[in-house]
Amino acid sequence: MPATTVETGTELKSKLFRGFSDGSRLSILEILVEGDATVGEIVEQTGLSQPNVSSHLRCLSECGLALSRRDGHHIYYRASDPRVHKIIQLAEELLADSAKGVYECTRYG
Amino acid sequence: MPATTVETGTELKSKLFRGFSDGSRLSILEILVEGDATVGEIVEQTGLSQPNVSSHLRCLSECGLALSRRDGHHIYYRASDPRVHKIIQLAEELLADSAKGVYECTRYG
DNA sequence: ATAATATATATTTATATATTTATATAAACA
DNA sequence: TGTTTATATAAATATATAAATATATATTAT
Repeated sequence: MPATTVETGTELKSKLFRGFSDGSRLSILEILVEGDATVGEIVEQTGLSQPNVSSHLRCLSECGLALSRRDGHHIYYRASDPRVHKIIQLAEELLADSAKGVYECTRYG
Repeated sequence: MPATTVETGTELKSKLFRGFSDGSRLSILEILVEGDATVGEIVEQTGLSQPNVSSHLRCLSECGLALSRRDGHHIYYRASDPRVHKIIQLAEELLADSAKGVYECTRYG
């Protein structure tokens, strides 16, 4: 899509969902919905490289899914809104019920 | 990720979110949560090509986000679960509130 | 059987994205 | 001020994915 295109609500929503649609980003979000965490803690808990985590956090922040504050050496990130958690929980429920087939999905992953 | 890797819950969830994370697929889902629709109707309403719609519908079906039934020449698709609608609505709310910045997100789209 | 309609699949091409590696910035403290 | 610690950015690479094009399948009716 060219930069000049006016994005519709649907396009913006789909963009928002991309925050959740990558395994690395979602594992970060799942940490953030439980409470604050520093980049280092996220690196430790996820096993992802520091620059990779940093890059995903930037993405999540720009999209408004995460917020940050600095405290000395550390920068603490957190989920921006309780609805981030709700969305993840609904996906969990769907997965347990109707969406079991996602495991076999051939289009991606 | 190699095919042999055992996927974690987080990976499966992120995969589920990919159903929502593409503009074309989300516009299809938004039609399906309003009620049944044939492939032809979806093509007409979205302006996407028939093979493209078909391909996305397969993706959505395999992941368990959509169901289908044949009636003569036509195949009717529908959202598999009311939670599909709920997830979209929560994203809408987030977009209206905390996630306004998604518009400027530079990582994708 | 054959034709018409509706939908699905395969292949290719273009593009988007995640990850790695290397380097830079920012804050705290000796 | 120089050094350490924490985090961010840039560039390069590898991979994943969407969409276009062409073709195939399935259902119904003639």
